[in-house]
Amino acid sequence: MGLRELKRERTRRLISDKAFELFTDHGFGRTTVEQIAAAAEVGPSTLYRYFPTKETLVLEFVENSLFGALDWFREQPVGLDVPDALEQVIARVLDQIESNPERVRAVYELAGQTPSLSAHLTDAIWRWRKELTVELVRREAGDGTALTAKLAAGTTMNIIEIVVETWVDHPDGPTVKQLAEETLHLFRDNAIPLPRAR
Amino acid sequence: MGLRELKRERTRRLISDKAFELFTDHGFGRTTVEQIAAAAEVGPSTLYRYFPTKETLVLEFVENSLFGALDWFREQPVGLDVPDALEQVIARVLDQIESNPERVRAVYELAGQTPSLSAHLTDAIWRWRKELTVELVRREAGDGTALTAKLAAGTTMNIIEIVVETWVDHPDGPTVKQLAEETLHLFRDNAIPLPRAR
DNA sequence: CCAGATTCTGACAGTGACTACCATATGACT
DNA sequence: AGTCATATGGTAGTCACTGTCAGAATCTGG
Repeated sequence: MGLRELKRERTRRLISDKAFELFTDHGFGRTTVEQIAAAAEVGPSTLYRYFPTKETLVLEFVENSLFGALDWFREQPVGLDVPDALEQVIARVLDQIESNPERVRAVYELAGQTPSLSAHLTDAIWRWRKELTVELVRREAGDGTALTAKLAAGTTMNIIEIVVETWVDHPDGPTVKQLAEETLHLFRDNAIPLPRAR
Repeated sequence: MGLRELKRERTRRLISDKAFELFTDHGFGRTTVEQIAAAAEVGPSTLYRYFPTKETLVLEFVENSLFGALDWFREQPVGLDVPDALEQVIARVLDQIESNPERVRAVYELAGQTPSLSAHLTDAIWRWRKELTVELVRREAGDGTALTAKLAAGTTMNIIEIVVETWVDHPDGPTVKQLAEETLHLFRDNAIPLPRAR
């Protein structure tokens, strides 16, 4: 790796860290991009070259956790058992989440106070779901409407979101893995009051 | 209803219609709030008094469709059959959607081209899911983590979103009601490759 | 080690969404 | 009519974000 890439990594990290510091200290809305740039000792234009929006500064980690697992799934051989693979995808996302609990809690904390952050977080999850759907359709060559693929992707998304949300809201509660187990078992045992067909 | 409320309704409607006109003609991003205000012959500050954000101009109808059904659910007697009630909630949302198909298609069309709209649409759906969860917890007095309520709400949200999305993407395909039936049956028959517990 | 190509940086000027504020106008009520 | 409450629209300002560009830093080939 050349000196260029090294500096790039370093600058990116520096900006991100300073931003998080300012956000947690003074709040997302009360921190301007200019202040972040100043704290990181770069120009605002440089900051925007690394992070397209202010929200990205906060959400990058979560986004990477999600899409990293999706990339893994894409690389898996076609024809493998889909339910198992989806469970693996969930496990990989949750592993990432658990690898940096403070960061994730901080993200959710900020998102709870800032509508625009919450919207962008949701948006990332939603985009992830859509891409997962595409990948499932590619594998199953589903029917025209691809309803089953959409439901499988949506359910996978739900499980992840619910586990993370519950875990964030209960700092002294069960671990991520325990919650995931419990949630999956609830599904398997039909213990959920789902809407019914007539 | 006094003259005041009448004018308010009329102004609101006028702004909303003009906005939609401009958005569909020139695109969401290429239309400024100032232009909308000018077209509706009001000042920008007046526009902002009716619609807190530019996105609201587009999403209000969808949002009303969702939260109207939620309000209905809240008014239902406690102790009713939850799965049936959730199916009713779905039916009511979809009824609203079907009551103005062009508007809904236009919203999704715009959202497909505009990331910020897509994010706000998702955000509305997400907020709806959260409030539905709260209502389910209130009714069931669920356990501490409320996993089942969260899953039921998430699944309900998924079904609605999937039906609407599929319906929007296939103008000549099945009706909303047919899609809803099909989706609910897929669930009941365990025909979806869901993630599995170990 | 040097010259030229490539990429990175930060400054400047601008757009547009959104906020706070206030004088004026308009419907509501007696 | 006169008074009160609310609606309006204008002004000034903040801030996220974009486009551009000259100069600085890094890389590459000789």
